[in-house]
Amino acid sequence: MSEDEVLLQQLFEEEKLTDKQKKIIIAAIESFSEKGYAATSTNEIAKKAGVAEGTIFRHYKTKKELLVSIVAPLMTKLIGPFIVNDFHKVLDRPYENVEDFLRAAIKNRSDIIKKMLPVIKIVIQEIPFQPELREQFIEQVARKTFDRILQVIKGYQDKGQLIEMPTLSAARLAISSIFGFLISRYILFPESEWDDELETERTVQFILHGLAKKD
Amino acid sequence: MSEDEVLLQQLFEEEKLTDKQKKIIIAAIESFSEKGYAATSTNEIAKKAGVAEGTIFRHYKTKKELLVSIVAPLMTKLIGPFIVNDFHKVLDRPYENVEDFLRAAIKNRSDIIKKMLPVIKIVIQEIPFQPELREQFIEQVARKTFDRILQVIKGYQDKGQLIEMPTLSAARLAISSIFGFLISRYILFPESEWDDELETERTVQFILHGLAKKD
DNA sequence: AATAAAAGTGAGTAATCACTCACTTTTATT
DNA sequence: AATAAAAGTGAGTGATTACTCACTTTTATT
Repeated sequence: MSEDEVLLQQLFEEEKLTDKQKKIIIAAIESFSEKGYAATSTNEIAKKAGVAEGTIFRHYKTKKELLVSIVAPLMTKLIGPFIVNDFHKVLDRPYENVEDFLRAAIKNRSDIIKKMLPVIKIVIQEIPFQPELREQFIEQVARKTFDRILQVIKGYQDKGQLIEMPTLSAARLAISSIFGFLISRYILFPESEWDDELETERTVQFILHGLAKKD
Repeated sequence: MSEDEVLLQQLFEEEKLTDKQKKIIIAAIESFSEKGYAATSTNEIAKKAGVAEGTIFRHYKTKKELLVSIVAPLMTKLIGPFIVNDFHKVLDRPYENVEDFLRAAIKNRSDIIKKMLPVIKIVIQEIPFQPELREQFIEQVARKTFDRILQVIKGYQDKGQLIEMPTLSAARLAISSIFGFLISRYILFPESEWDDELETERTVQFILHGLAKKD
C-alpha cells in the first residue's frame, strides 16, 4: 500500500470505498495540489485515476463536491478533534511549564503537516475562493484551535510564567512563530537541510523569552 | 482619479498607457484577486473593463502574459528597489538599536501591503503554480530582502544586542513575527479593530525579548 | 490635409470544459 | 441461481474557453 493510500485510510476510515473511488481521490489530491483546483479538469483526474470520467460524477455530483469531499474530512475528522484532544491533555494534566507544552505542540503539528502536506496545500489555496470551505475551516479548525490556545496561554499567565498582555496578542505571536517555522520547514524550503530538533528548540526559546515575564 | 488608478500610476509610471489599457489592468487585478487567475475568464475581464475581448489580446499575447505584466512590475520596480533602499538607509546611518529599526521595518511593510493588497494576494496565490513568477519573486524580492535582513541582524549581533544564533534562524523568527502580524492585520482579520501602534509595539518587544542577549 | 501607425472591435473558431445518460459489468441479497 | 442494487462506462451535450483576424476608428507624423 502506497503512502498516499495510508493517508487515505486514515482520512476515510469508516467509509467503504471501492478501489476506483480511492484512485479518484488520490488523483484529485495530486492534481489539485499541483495545479490548483480551477486549473484541474475532471478529464485529467479520470485519466490519472484510470477510470472513466462518468465514474467521477457517479460519486460526486459536481467537481466542487469532489473538492469538498476531500478537504472536509481532513478538517472535521482529523484536525478538529485532534486539536481538541491534544490540548485537552494539556488542560487536564498540564505540563508544568510552557516550554514542554510548546515543544509538544510543534512536534504534533509537524507530524500532521508532513502527512497531509498535499491536502493542506489545497486547503490553503482554496480557502480564499470557496466560502463553504472557509466556513468549515473557521468553525472546525480555527475557532477550536484558537479557543484552546487562549485557555492555555491564560493558564500560564495566571501561573505568572508569561508577560501580561492580551491573550489574543500573545496567541498571535506564538502561533506566528510556530507556523513560521512549519511553513518554512515544510512548504517554503523543504529541500534545505534542517536540524529539526535544534530549530524547534530555538523557536520554543524565542517564544518563551518573547513572552516571558520580566523581573 | 480612483485609488486603484493611483496605485496603477505608481506601478506603471514610465509606460504610457491608454485609458482602456489601464481599465483592463484594473479589471484584471480585481478579478484575479477575487476569483483567482485560473477561474477568471478573459471575457469577464473585458466586460468589467468595458472593452472588446480582442483589445486585451492586442496588448497581451496570452492571458498568462497579462498576469505576468501585472505582477512583475510590482516585484521588480517597487518591492525590490524599495527594500534595497530601505535597508540601505539602515546600514548607512544605522538605527542605534534594534528596536527603532524593527518599528520602521514594520511600518514600511505595512504601508506597502495596504496599497498593494490585491496584487499581493495575486502573487501569493499564483506563485505556487507559475514558475515564471516564482523565479522572479525569489530573484527580485526574496533573495534581496533576505540578504539585507541577514546583514542587519549580523550587525546587531556584532554590537552584542542579540543572542548568538545562526543569523538565518534569527531572521526566520523575526520575519515570521512581522509577517504574522501583517497577515493577521491585513489579510486574515482586516475587519477586527486593531490598535496598530500598540500591536506593532508588542510585536517589536516580542522579537526583541525573543532574540535578546541573556545576561 | 494626407498618410501611416497604433488602438480598438466583435464575430468567429477549435479546443476544452463540467456534466449527462443509456447502457454494461460487478457486487450483494435472497 | 435468480434478482436487485450499486458501480462503472464512454460517447455525446451545450456552454465556455483562450485566442484570431479582417476590419474600423483614433492618434501621431509629415
